[in-house]
Amino acid sequence: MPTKTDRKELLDIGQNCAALRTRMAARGVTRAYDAALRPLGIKITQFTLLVTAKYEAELSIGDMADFLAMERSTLTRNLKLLADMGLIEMRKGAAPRTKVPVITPKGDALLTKVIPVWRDAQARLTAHMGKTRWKEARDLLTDLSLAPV
Amino acid sequence: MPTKTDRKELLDIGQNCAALRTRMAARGVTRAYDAALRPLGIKITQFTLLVTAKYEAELSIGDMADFLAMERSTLTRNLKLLADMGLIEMRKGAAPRTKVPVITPKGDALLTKVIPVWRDAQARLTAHMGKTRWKEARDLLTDLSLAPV
DNA sequence: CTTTTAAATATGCATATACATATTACAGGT
DNA sequence: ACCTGTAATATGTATATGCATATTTAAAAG
Repeated sequence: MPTKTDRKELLDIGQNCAALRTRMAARGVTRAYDAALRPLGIKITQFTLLVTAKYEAELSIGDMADFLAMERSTLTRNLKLLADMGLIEMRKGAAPRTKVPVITPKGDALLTKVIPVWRDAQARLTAHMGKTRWKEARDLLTDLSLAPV
Repeated sequence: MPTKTDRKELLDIGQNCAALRTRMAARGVTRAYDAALRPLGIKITQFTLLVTAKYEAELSIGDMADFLAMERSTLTRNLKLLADMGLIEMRKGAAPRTKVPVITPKGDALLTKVIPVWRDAQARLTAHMGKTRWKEARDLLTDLSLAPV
């Protein structure tokens, strides 16, 4: 049975652990966006990769992984799924040994359909948070993603 | 090739997508805590379950899943890993058909060792964020985890 | 007391994530 | 041109996550 000190400590962890809180947030937010995107057959994680491939064109897998604060190996596999779906194509990059994801016409067509749905989901989220608080949250999240190891 | 309007839109998504930003934060923060806990052979996700099992005693799997904003099936499996490690034990709950995770002496002993390491990691994180900003972030993260579906 | 029903948990399938290690592909030396 | 070392990507293994569906369990109906 936990002592009073124990309880205080354990409560502190439950309330303040940054990993728990950020993961809970990621779960909740991801569920909301995935639910909105489900009819289109794409997940929010895949959508963001597609957008990144189009916007940050010519980024190699490694650079894109850094850009997204993601492991290279994770990105390699996630991109493979998109390639299997025909939404992107892996091409040789300018730098030696690099590979660069390039959005395909099919990927582009899907993107066009998904963007308005994303916008709705994003609007619901910002409405839930309040515009000002969402902007605050966005900046704080950026700092959190840069947590020192 | 994206038009100027496209670029603006794509940039907006990359900068503001709540799912992307929360997931990036979760990845970064999780990496930091996992690195700190690695020598102890436990991950931050497992640690938080252990703490919850001890602090929020007598919660059934379902109630604990709600408490953590997590799918029941996810929690079932994550708890099974802890049970396999001998850190918790699944017992019959008071309510019909429920099961309740209970921390074992082994789990309790590990918890005692891990807590100071968690505290270090948490201190590094709050130092990185600044105390006030971390408190703001914590509250905003809570709201994010309640995103409407 | 048996059957039915509903609630709770478990399982099948799929994606996301990361670390450790293997493979591959070039640049630069010989 | 060939070898070699290194940088970039890929693969092995393991956990985390969620949806859809199956199984289990016990209450409630008969």
